[in-house]
Amino acid sequence: MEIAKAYDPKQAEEHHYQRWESEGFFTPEINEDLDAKKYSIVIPPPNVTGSLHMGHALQHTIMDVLTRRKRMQGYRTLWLPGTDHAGISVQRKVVEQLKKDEHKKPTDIGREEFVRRAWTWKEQYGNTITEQMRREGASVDWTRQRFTMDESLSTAVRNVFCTLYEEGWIYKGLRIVNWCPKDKTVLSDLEVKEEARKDGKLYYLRYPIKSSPPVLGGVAAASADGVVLSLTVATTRPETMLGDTAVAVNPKDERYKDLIGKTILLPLTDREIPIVGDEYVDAEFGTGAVKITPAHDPNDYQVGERHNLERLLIMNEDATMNAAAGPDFEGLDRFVARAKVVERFEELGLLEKVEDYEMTLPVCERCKTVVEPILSDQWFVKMDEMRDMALDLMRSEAVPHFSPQVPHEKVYTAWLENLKDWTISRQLWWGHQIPAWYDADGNVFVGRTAEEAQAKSGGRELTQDQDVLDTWFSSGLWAFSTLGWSGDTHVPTDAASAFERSPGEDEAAENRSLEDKSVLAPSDLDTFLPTDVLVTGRDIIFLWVSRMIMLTKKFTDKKAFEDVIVTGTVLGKDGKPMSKSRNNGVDPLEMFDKFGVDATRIYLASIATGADIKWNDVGVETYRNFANKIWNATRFCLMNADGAGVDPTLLFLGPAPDASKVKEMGALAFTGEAFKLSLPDRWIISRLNQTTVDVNVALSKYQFHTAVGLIFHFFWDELCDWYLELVKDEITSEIDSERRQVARSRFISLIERALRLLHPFMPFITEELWQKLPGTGSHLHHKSYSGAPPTIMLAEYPDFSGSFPENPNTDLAAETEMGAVIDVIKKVRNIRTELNIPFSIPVEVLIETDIHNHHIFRDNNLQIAKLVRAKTLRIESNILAPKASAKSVTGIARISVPLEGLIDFDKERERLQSQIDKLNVELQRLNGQLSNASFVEKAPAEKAQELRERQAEIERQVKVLNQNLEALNK
RNA sequence: GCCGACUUAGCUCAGUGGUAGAGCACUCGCUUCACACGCGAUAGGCCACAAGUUCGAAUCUUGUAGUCGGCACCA
Repeated sequence: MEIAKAYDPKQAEEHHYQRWESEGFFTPEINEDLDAKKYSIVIPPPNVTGSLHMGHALQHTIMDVLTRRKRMQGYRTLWLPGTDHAGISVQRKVVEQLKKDEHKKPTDIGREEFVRRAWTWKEQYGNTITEQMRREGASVDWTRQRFTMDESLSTAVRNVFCTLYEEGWIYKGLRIVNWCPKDKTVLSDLEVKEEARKDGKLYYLRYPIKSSPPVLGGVAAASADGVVLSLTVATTRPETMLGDTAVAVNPKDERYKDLIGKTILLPLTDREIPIVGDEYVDAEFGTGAVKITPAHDPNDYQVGERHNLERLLIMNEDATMNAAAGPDFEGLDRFVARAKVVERFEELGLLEKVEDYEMTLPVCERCKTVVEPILSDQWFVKMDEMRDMALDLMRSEAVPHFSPQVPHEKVYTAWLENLKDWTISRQLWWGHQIPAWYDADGNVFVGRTAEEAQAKSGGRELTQDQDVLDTWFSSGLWAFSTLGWSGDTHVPTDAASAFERSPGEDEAAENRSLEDKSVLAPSDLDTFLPTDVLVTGRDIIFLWVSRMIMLTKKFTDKKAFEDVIVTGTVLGKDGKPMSKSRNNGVDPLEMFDKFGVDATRIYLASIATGADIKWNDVGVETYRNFANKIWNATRFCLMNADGAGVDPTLLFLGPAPDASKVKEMGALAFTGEAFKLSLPDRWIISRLNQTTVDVNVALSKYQFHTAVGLIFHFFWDELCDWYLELVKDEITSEIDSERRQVARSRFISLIERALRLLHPFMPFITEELWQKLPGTGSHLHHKSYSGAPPTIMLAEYPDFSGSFPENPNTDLAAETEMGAVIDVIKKVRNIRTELNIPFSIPVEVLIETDIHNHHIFRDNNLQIAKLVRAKTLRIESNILAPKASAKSVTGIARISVPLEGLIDFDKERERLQSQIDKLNVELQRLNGQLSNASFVEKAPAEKAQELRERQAEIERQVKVLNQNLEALNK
């Protein structure tokens, strides 16, 4: 078979995904084993407004690697996809569209029409990300795709809300909340970010005290007889003084304690406010006197509660001043009002001073507008009991287990310990409308439906709460609401029974399709919850992960997931987080086009778990090259495939399995002498098996980058650079022999198994090549998928945890001997390069080694001769080499390359000397260590012995090299 | 302010107590019949700095400096 000289990713990416999906390979139903263990992951639902970014690509790669491996291991595997309705984001898109297309505001078309248009928007644009996920090769079960506003998920939301309300875990109340004047909605604490401002100002305002003559100056200006005339307060938000209802001082503050109980004449208003004493005030800070605005500051609110102060709200929802701020200020923007307040204080001589003040301002996470703390009537979730549930889970079962554990476990726990109530209402139209209704008097009736609420009210005329729930409220249910829990339709079923089929249904099972999903659907919750692992970024551990843990536990009494893998951040090339404003983003789709999906995926997987990484095109290029390497190794197979095919028995180090087993495995049944393993065969199989073991260990510990490194090294260095070169002559031999067929088949089998090992990382190229390899087919599938059409996706993932325990995995003798062969080849190549002996000139090579080692080199003499381009190769115990020879030494051999007429003696001396120098450096260190009494005394005996052996070895080599050098000087 | 992470070859990064590794770049050589997206051979590190623990430290402890996060903030 002829295939292209270079790998073209596009070609492979075009058709396989479509087939995988339409054949149903992604669904758990593909698994024929009723007793198969399950493996499940729910995707962090991307926003419907989103398009694929590098963070998604990273997380999806990790999830796909996990899922594909488990599927190949025979697990009943579900990776569930879906999207989030993204309240504010979608709302904003629709508002913009409305404004642009029709110059209308939402209120012009009304709520119902607005929501209808939001759905239209979602239908039109919401598939962007799901299509991009197909491009990524994500093996998600599209038949179970969910959206947070699906009917059953919405039912779940209402049920959860009502239950929590009934149990007193949800309440409505007046609190100081974070208000975004641009989005005109309340935000939870987590949606508010701090922004450092260096240009802040601290204003010192002088408040006159009643019954005092006009104020003259000083922090607490006093008249001649010592009576205090005014009190100065400091503030960063002067406009809020219009809402002041008190001034507070610390009761222990000697300066002011006599003022407590007196009255302030609040400037710019006609109000009189009291001076109160409160421990909250820090006498050391500012002036020691604090203006109290209970409706616009959380701390002031507390003070207000304690002193029963009036709460005067002075702003509208867009942060303009309202009527309560007085006629001079009504309608002004808060910042305009600020300037005007300051100006008026100055006119009145009441502005004591203005200081520069560095501070941090709370801003809206999405629109960066300065958030206004404001008194508002909102819905909250009381978090104390939920927090305790999550903390118990962590303390008693150490769940979830974070990877990396440090620092996330600690940060997560600390955050829980300081958790405050969660503001869940949002003043939007797009989302889950709060299932609460009000009568004309404002009494609230919470119900799952309007009818239920009305019944509770005794049939009164009701209107539903206009607000919707925080997007994260529905996402918090994602782990179980997506698996069929809606709170009123779920009937627990026996997990096992779900997979039972009545007799006679076996045939139907043959062409199992998505249709009998109904058989499974009711029990998805029992089957797949808890999910096994959650893969996500740091930014939503609190926002999403923690809430899902709590809500899942609360409503299903199950864990949401056992493990959490926290991925790092993919930074731009400048080392800063990718963002539109910095314009340092790297589009995954561009990378797919440029280097291929597989190369991008495996590069992302090669990043250490949890570590941030600066994006680096060269890294992807490396794996693009790797793909090409694999392509060409396979191409070599296919160019020499006559009479050959995959034969698993050719990879057995030990005795072959019995005949019946051999047939079952699809072996080609080679026999006799040709079947015998050569040293390179034993070595490469041993390396493959060890790599397999190590890859599985690494993946089970979520060390994806380690697994990538292992496979990369095996494939490129060991399989291609060494083994392929060693067996090339045999494989390309002109003579058609069984020996040649076995060599070809063994190489094909090695490639085939390595492709399976690699498949979870590089699904497209591995499938493309696997399909081309002779002898691949469903018989290589894991036994759970024997009826499925052939695909590497369902081939058994290489492992040694069970199949043939009598078959040894590794051959350490072969690894040692092969190491000796490799050493010799490298030394001779080094001589060639250093002495400028071109490869085109064949040389004579003499290998001097103990008699019991002769076979190592003799058995491989042809390969060695080829790889160093030797015209003759002598292997003896004692060789007297000509003086004009270049020499080297390895662990078990002395090498001479006679170079009469070609050798440059100076260069050879230099070469020998540099080898001696290098060894001497190590020798000195070893000597130092071994002559250190305390080392010999305290270090483990094995260690000391190891060093002694190494010392002897180096001494021997140095001696030989010195002899060589002397011989040269004679 | 509190907590944390990071600092290893020119670059991007692996490496959690026992001779410092990879990829790319660099140098030298190769139209070796799978691959120049390749092959072969070199060179290149006081593992940020200091002190400590240890027979032994890139690795553990403490401190310092720099970089970057998270959380909380006094008007």
